[in-house]
Amino acid sequence: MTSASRDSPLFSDFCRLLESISARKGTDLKKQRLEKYVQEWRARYGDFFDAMRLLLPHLDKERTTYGMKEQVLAKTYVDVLGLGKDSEDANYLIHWRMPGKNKQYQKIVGDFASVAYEVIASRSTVIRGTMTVHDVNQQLDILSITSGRQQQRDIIRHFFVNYTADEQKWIIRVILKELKVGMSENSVLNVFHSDAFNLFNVCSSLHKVCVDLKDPFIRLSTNDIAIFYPIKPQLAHKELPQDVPKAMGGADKFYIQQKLDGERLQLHVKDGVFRYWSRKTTDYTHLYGANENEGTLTPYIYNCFHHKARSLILDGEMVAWDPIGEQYLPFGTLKSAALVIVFDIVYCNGTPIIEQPLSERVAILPKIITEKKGHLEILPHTEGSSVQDVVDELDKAVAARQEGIVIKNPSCTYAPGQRNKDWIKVKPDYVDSLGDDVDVLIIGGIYGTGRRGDRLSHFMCAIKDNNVPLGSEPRYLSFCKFGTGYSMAQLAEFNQILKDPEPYNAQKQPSWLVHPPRSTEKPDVIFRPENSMVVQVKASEITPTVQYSAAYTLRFPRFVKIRHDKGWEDCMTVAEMMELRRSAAGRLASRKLTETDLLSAGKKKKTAGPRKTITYSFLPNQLGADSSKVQKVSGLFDDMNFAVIDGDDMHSKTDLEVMIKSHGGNYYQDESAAENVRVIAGQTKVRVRGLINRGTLDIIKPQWILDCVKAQDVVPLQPKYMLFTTAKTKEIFCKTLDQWGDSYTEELTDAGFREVRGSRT
DNA sequence: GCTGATGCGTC
DNA sequence: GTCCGACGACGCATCAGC
DNA sequence: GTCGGAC
Repeated sequence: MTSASRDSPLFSDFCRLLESISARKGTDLKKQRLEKYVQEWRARYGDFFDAMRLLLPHLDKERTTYGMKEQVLAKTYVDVLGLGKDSEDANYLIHWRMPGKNKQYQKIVGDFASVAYEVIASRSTVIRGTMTVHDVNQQLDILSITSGRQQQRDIIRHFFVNYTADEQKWIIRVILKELKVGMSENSVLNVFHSDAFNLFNVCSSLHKVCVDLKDPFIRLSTNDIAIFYPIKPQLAHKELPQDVPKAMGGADKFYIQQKLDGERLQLHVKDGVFRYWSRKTTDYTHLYGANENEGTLTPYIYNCFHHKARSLILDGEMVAWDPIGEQYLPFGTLKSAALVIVFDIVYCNGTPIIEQPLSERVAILPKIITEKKGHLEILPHTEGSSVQDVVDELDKAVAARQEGIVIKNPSCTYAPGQRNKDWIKVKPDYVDSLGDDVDVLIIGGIYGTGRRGDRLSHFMCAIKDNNVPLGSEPRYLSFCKFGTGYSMAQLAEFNQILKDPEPYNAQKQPSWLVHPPRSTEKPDVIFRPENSMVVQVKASEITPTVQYSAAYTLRFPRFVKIRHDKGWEDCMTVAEMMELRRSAAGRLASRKLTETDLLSAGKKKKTAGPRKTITYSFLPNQLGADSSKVQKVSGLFDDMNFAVIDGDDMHSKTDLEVMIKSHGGNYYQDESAAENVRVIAGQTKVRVRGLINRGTLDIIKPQWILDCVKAQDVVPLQPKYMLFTTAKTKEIFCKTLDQWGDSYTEELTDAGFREVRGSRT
């Protein structure tokens, strides 16, 4: 380790390592290859930092950002290579996701580094790599502190002149902070040293890890937390409500808290010096303030800590607080009204206390913190022990329009960077029947990247605007995109069903589509409604936006299924969307959990394979159940008309339609398709809500059909059969109230939750 | 100084 | 079970070009 | 954040 340690290995050898790791299948083989490299490095060179920061570029906090992603890199390379603006290769670089941009390299699409390699290779004169790993890092250091396209261009030119095309491919991946060799932080750190991962979780510094663990035989305490080194926060595991007690591993009681809808925040305090870090350990001290005179938070809270607590590391959530309205503001509002809500402590008076049980840690909080409303608060918890307790708390959270709940094991230690089952998050949208999904029309597609390259992989969707001049065609307003939730088979189906893609031009939009011309969301292609389809999309919330013409969009959207049963003109309307948003203050969950919710959710988890559902046994062209083969068994419903919007847990829409037909009734997909249509629905979903809003039609539960069939008679309507009752029908019920006892009044009071705004209990 | 394009980090 | 990549919307920062 | 799929 004398003079040799100042040298640095050839970067070309490092690239060979990456190629080789990339080519190997399976983590073990990849690890073996890397291990060999690490050993050689340890034998000949200094600490591993120069290599580590290239292996895990996204974790390299020592270098600031490059301000270069595919778009900027493409333009810079076009410049450096002197390509004509409209040349084939320039287009290939700029439109690296678009298939068919270059005949020669047609097969490589959607991976920018590979696309760039092709273009560079045909022009590069560098045959052999002579630069070292250290040289590369030096250039990247310069690149990270440059500002302006000109300086960036100079560095890229340096790379072009001094490195082979292959080397540049890997440099580009490092700049993009995505190596894509199938090996990420966990494995890489583990190969380097068995304590590396643990150390990184409590210091968040690759440099410190490489220096402190330079010697492979040195061992560290797992408890090596130090003040002013950010730790990686503990995360919560996702569960369904009924699985919580089991997942807790038999703890006889647990803590239940509100899931705060803000940003994770870690606060370090020592001797009047404050530092703040985010979930991914980005330093936010400049925002919140390093001392009592600076920032948007520290001046308010610097004297909230007990004088005997000389050093502290606290874990909590930053939320926005409106001091005038005295309420929490929605997620995403300005950080200027900062309120930090603390829920854990990991370090106190020079000592890490992560080994102490949660119950003891949180007991410390009120002893050392004086709460200050709107600036610094402690998150309260309740105690629970059963599924029912979880359900009750989740119901409360839904009623209060909160995101969900977090359940914690009181005896657990604090596990930095871990997502284990000591902390569990439960959200209403995890429960199938609790969320209101929306049916939207696909109107555009965007080409994918990486594994999803060379095909459309995410899709822009719209809702229908009926509010157009009399006689004109409806318009479709852009509303959201989705790019997850589907299987690879379903993705193939999309690409097959969607026909005749047309290029999108923001300046020249078709008459049927409205999309803000200046929106930064631009589809690569668009589809006419008649060439498209309706899909069911799940989300957590409807939120305002300027990016889509519907003026609202979805938070956390994901594909659920293709609505084969719906025609393209049959998607959600603007009015329905607005009603849905209004009904639960934007949240897409507003119901209470029931026994059947829990049962069906549990059952679904066990039954693998295609769910033979009831709601899915539709025909491809879908106008309802196929009744041509249904045998008539009675004249019970002769001359009666029905529209079955939805079934219930026990009986699908199709089942009910078949039942109606077999007893002589007619059914329609549209309640206005015939006279005196009886509307049947088991759940209050989007379309039903729209009807309720109109208030002109009674909505009858499926049970009524069943009871009629059972009695072989058209039984009179009663309050218990009603999902919604019109004023007219209510009058009739009131007159016959004696007959039905109190049940009617009960139904009314149980009808739904009232809106609760900005409350936290 | 304004606007659009692009990147970065949060959820 | 865990990890990983490919995706969603947002607010805010920065830079180019007018 | 969400999700599917590989391991």
